[in-house]
Amino acid sequence: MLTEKELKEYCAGARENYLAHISIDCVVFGFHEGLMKVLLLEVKDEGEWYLPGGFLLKKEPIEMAANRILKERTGLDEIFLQQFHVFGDPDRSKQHFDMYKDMIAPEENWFTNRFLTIGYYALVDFCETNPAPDQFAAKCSWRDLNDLPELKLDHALILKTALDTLRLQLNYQPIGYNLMPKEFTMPELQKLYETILDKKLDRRNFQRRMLGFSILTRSDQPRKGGAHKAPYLYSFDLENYKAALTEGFKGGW
Amino acid sequence: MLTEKELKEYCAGARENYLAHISIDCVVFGFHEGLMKVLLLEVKDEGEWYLPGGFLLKKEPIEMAANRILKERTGLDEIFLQQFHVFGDPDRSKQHFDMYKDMIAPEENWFTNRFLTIGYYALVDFCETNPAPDQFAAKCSWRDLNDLPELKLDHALILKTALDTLRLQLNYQPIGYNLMPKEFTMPELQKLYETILDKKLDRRNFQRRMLGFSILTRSDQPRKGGAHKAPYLYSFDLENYKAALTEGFKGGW
DNA sequence: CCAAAAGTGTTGGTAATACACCCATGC
DNA sequence: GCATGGGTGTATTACCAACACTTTTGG
Repeated sequence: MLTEKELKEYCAGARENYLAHISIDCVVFGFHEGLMKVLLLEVKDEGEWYLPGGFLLKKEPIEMAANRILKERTGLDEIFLQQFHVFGDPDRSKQHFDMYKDMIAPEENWFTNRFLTIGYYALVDFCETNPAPDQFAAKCSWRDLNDLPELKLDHALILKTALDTLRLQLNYQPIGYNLMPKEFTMPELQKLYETILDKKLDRRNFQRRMLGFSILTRSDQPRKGGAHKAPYLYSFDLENYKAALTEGFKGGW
Repeated sequence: MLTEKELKEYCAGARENYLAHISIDCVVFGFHEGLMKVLLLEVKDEGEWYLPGGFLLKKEPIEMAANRILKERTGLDEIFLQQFHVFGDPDRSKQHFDMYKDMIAPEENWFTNRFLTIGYYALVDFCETNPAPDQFAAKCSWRDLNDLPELKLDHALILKTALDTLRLQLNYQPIGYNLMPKEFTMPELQKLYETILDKKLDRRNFQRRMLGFSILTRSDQPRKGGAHKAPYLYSFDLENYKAALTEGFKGGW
């Protein structure tokens, strides 16, 4: 939590540098040990959580802002980002940053403005991230998707919408390149799909289908060391992967 | 084109009533005589065209603003609207309303601000619309999708993105309820799909597929009067239609 | 040698494609 | 009566889902 002086400086700086009424919120998905993770920030000691977000510099492209914000929270560059919706209910930010309301006059308080927030979802490699809190949070950390805390504002809605969009996207786009390490086994990739969809899939059919997309390259070396039979290692064929991203899978009509 | 006085009043009013930096642009699709139509506005005598759009009142929900704007342009209420993307390139509105630049100081000119525009697409019944221009246009009229004039700003990009989204949407959602009259024949509906997709479809397979969705009700009365065999009339089964809208067609995974 | 993980093969059903034939009507 | 538009049927194919067997490896 900021002191009164810090808050006033922040608000003055925000008004000078940021475009009014616009914010960006990011739903960052990661995948680790068979669980879907979401990156969240926690207000110190209050058990209040919210999505990584920020504002748009006056001359900054939107996507660049999202990248900047995520770079600050995760340390990562070149994240897979997808804009999915704008949330603009006039009341959505009513109780935002209520705790600061006695420190500053409402007309000076940046946060009492109405904000439309542009929702992005991001897919990142869990192991590569270095979560770092912003100035309003005590910590930034991964939370399990099926064990989420209560979220501030409409962030629960934003998260749910992101998840729905991601699940839909699965049907006509490859995903995984951004969530998996460079090399992985087919069962590991399957676990990712099962986790996102929250549903068990058939091993053999999954493999056939995946290979049918021709976006995977099988390595010569199987993964060794584990108990049981050594699985093959795969990596994404980036060229075909990107082609599939733009063209989509099932032609439909 | 506005006079200097009108412009100054407009800008003062806009600053007072509208949320800064946000605009809304709508791609309104209609369907008539076998052709896909888009509603456009033309600046008087200049051959410059642009999409119906407007601004967001300070306390207005986004969707309500889109509805309000479309009501003004088309006379229609309860239009099918779908938010599809936010366009926010910092340079996107650089040359917007250039012709007014000598009338008003830049800092007073509402239009020299940076705007992020929220793109909506709408599907409407062509025959029900009463196109009406806004205060910056001489006329508002339907144009053929395959014979479009040059558009101002990034409106060509917005239109293309809307069309791509619509085509994608076809794969997992029913459409047509908003584009067709109450009753229609199967070949008429097929023409709609063919027009949107810009592709010929097989008569029999189209029918089988459509009926398979169980969103159509066949009327007892065939359409009479035309030459040749009288085709059946269909209407949408609203209950199933809406269920299909939310649940989607092909389950995918 | 057995349990557990992983690789591969087969089959049946469903849905999409590509066809051909019949019916009604106006000219 | 024939051209045209429209309704319906069928065979072939491709894909998806369900299922079974074999192989490898550590304990």
